Amino acid sequence: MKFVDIGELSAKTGLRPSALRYYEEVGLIRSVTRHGLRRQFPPEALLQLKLIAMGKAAGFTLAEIAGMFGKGDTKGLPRAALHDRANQLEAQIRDLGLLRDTLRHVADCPAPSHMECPKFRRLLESGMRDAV
Amino acid sequence: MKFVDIGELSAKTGLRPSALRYYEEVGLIRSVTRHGLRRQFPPEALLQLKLIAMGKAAGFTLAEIAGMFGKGDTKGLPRAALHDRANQLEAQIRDLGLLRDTLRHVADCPAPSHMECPKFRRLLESGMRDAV
DNA sequence: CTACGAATTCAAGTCAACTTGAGGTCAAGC
DNA sequence: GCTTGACCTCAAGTTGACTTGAATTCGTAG
Repeated sequence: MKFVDIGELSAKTGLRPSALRYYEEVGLIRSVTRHGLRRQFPPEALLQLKLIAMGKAAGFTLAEIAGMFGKGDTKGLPRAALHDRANQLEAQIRDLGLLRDTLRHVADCPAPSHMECPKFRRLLESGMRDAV
Repeated sequence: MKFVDIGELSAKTGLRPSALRYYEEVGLIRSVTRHGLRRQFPPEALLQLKLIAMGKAAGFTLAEIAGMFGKGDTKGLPRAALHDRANQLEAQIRDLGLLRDTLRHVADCPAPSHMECPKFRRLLESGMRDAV
């Protein structure tokens, strides 16, 4: 069996068949043939779906993900744009680290109201310089 | 002037007045009075909005953010849940690091198609064990 | 050969997070 | 006192990412 049935792909990825059809509709993945009515995907669709999952986890829209990896070949890849993305990710990672610290602080701080706690205020002030 | 006009808050945060009204509607912030028709917010609304921005950057929904910080006081805070969140954040941070590396690799790799590059495949395999 | 289960299409629905538009109101400046 | 600009309310629209439902079509097991 060269190809992966949509049901199999669904089972392996946890994505519903409807979501896979939707991804195909918007051009993120491609089915190569049918078995009866059923879409058959090339094996690398699994890898592509991992990539898509990563992109989603990073907060990118499907359109953005398509823009990064959509074509499947590296001809005409916007390499500078990808490096920009990577840099943005780095900033995002820093912010998330700050949020993580803030959450931990909030969970542990005994002050009656967050806003009264100087440590908390410092945490807030220290981050998100650009975002807000 | 004890209070912050909605226009001022909008200017300082970059959020549109309509967004601020929406946040108030769903209980994320509270206006304390009016000047004519205009909502006046307490100064700590600015801090709260920073917090909200951080939460959004972390991929939380407004409802989730309200659940974490909504009340404004620390009575009955779900501390264990906050620690869970912090741990989830840590996992997300790792994933983002991986995506960053993947993007950088894609930007620099000379292979004609990502899927043919063993390094790329390794990057994919190495991450998102749970997500996909 | 028939029944079953899983997929199919297509249109419409859903949810979050806002935005937009119409029609109205105010306080401040001239 | 009138204009202006920024806000007000409320309903409806928008976008992204899917899901749901109805009616239909297959391949496979019995």
